[in-house]
Amino acid sequence: MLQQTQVETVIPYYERFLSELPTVKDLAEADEEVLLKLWSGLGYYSRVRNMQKAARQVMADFDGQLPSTSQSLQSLAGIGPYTAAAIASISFNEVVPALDGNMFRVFARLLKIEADIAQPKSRKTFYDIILPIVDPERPGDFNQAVMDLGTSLMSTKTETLSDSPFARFNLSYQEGVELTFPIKSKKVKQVQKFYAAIISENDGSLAYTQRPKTGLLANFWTYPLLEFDSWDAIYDGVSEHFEAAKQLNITPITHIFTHQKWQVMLVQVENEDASWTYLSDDAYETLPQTTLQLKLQAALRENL
DNA sequence: CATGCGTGGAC
DNA sequence: TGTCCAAGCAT
Repeated sequence: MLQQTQVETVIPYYERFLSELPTVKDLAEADEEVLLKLWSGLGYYSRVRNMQKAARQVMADFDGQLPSTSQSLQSLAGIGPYTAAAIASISFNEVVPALDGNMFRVFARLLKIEADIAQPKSRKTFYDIILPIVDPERPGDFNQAVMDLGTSLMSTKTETLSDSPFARFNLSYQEGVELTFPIKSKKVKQVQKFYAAIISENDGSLAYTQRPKTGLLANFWTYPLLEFDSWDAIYDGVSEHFEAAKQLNITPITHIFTHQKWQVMLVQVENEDASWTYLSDDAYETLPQTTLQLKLQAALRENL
């Protein structure tokens, strides 16, 4: 849950998840719908699918016991170098650095490490430098302490104070270039996309389609979404394809993903389509939903 | 290796 | 408003 997600956001999800599925066996045997309900709104949904895969691996290949080395942990789905090192150091006292965004930042600043952390090969550079620094007696505490340092005194926008105990060890601070570390190259900018979300009602039920089983929001149900080239093209487009198309929102419903920015128009139509599935409100409520779909649903209620 | 994958917080 | 980033990983 903590992969690319802040601790404060995770806590309520974590508590609910563990109270519903307290053991590895429970997780391994759970229905996907139950899993996604517990994860709904947290994002990066492949994480929970991978976690169940990992639980099944643990039951089948490790006799129900989590493997205890960072190397063997990485054979589990969804557990990469960071998570494996975190588990191994905290739970099994393996002397290994848990290289997350915080640790990259803290050591890049302290030691003026100029490797670009956006490049995968930089992981080895940091690993080789930090490994001999990890406290061999308390590697788990060392890792958690560095992460705590990274979220407090050395967060992205925090500069070291002159009376900080770290000031005289912090090479980048000593030279006044602290906030230029870590070095991180730019990512590509996000793509704009325009959709009509089709509202088609039949006998109290609304139309939905299931998203493809791979890719963005895999397998989730949404109102049928039709893509257009621009915001202006949507209304003309749906008017050609549907009867009595009625635009429900004037301003776009905006939803931002990591690499995409969506503008969505709700369009009520009289048509039905064989490819759509009509679900009653009761049936819809049992399904896990994404934040995008919940946003569209809220906008629909406001505009009807 | 580069890219895709969600959502919310902070500024 | 836009921008960056968060206890990263799979492909």
